[in-house]
Amino acid sequence: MYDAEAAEFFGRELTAWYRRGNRDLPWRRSKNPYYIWVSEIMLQQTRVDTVIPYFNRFIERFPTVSDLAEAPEEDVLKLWEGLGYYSRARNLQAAARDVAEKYGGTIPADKEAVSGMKGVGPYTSGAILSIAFNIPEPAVDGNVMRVLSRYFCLEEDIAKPAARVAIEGLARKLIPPGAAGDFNQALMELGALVCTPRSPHCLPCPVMEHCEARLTGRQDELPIKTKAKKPKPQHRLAVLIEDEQGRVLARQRPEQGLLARLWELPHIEAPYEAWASDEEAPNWLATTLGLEGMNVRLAGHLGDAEHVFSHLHWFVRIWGADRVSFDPAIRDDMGAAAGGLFGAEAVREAASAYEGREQERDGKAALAAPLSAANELPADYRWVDREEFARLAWPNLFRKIVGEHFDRS
DNA sequence: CATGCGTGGTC
DNA sequence: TGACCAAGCAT
Repeated sequence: MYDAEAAEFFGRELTAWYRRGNRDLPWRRSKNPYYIWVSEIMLQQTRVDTVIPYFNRFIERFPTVSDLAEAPEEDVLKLWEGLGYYSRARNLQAAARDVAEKYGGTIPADKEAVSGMKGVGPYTSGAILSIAFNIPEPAVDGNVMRVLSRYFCLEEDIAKPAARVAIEGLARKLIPPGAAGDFNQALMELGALVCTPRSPHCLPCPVMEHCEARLTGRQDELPIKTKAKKPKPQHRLAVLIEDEQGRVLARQRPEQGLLARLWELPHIEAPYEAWASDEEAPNWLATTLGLEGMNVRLAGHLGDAEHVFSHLHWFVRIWGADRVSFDPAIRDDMGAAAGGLFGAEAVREAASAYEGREQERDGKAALAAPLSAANELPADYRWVDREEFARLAWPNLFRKIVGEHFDRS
């Protein structure tokens, strides 16, 4: 597999190929470590064409590490809206605050320091060190694993973490002296434009003459990669309710987990049978929200939406409501439970506190609490008008649903 | 090591 | 048209 002559040829020819011509990308116009860093975070699991406009807006709004460090979190999330993997944005800002504090806003040309930044793993660390500072560190992403699997006919399953570690060792040996940045980018450029996942373009490839896969006709069989699992179906019932001023009731998601800190319509998971039945759905929805202290009067099925995440497939049915109130006792329980608890755990905690008191009080009295729009809202809930809707960060699913609602009204 | 974590493009 | 894919990281 590994051949010293083929390895030397690879580094030399690939770097030369890259230097002869490469894509003009916004983050390639300087070696500003901050630009390289931001671009590499955005490029994690995300296509170049998607990232370009996000990168330009982000740098315009936050030109330096300090600007990012000092910004309100909601501004950062708004600029990240639609890009996905939102913890990247929050980690990026947390790291910017660290860099501002510890290093005066300058990213150090130091492996330990860069590797220690939030959201920076082995790939991104190598990318920043090599591209911004030309430090000879490998930067092994999916492109690099694919290219090297083919060039050296590696048969390791690149879906497994161990494969990345092994290929990193190989990639480190391939870096031509003094050319780490260009070589690492050349590898990724080749993977993106020539040595593509399906039907690689071998004829124009600058290193085809020593490519082991090409020489043995196996370029279409490599790399070996086990298939990902299908997203798990989940049925959800959401509530769309507006107040007298046409504002929509929204809530902010918790700090951790899926779509952390983004805004959404109140919604809950339901078994398919309840979800699908126009008789059962309102009961399920009202009861479940009631356990969270939100009492609603449902008024009809408004429409459906579907959204696929990496690991979940949401089927969302939107129900209109005309009355809403919040149970103050529950709200207080939520606040108490939130001391040290988050998300679903806090809800369970509040729900059990609620159930305990419900028994003391005889049954379902609390669920039949008076409906009124004049109640105080829990901390994470808000009535949102058109302007605030535009200012807050929403996952695509709810941005579409609420956006279409405002377009109609 | 496996799983959770978004979205849009492509065939 | 559903499955696969894209410059991964945290836990």
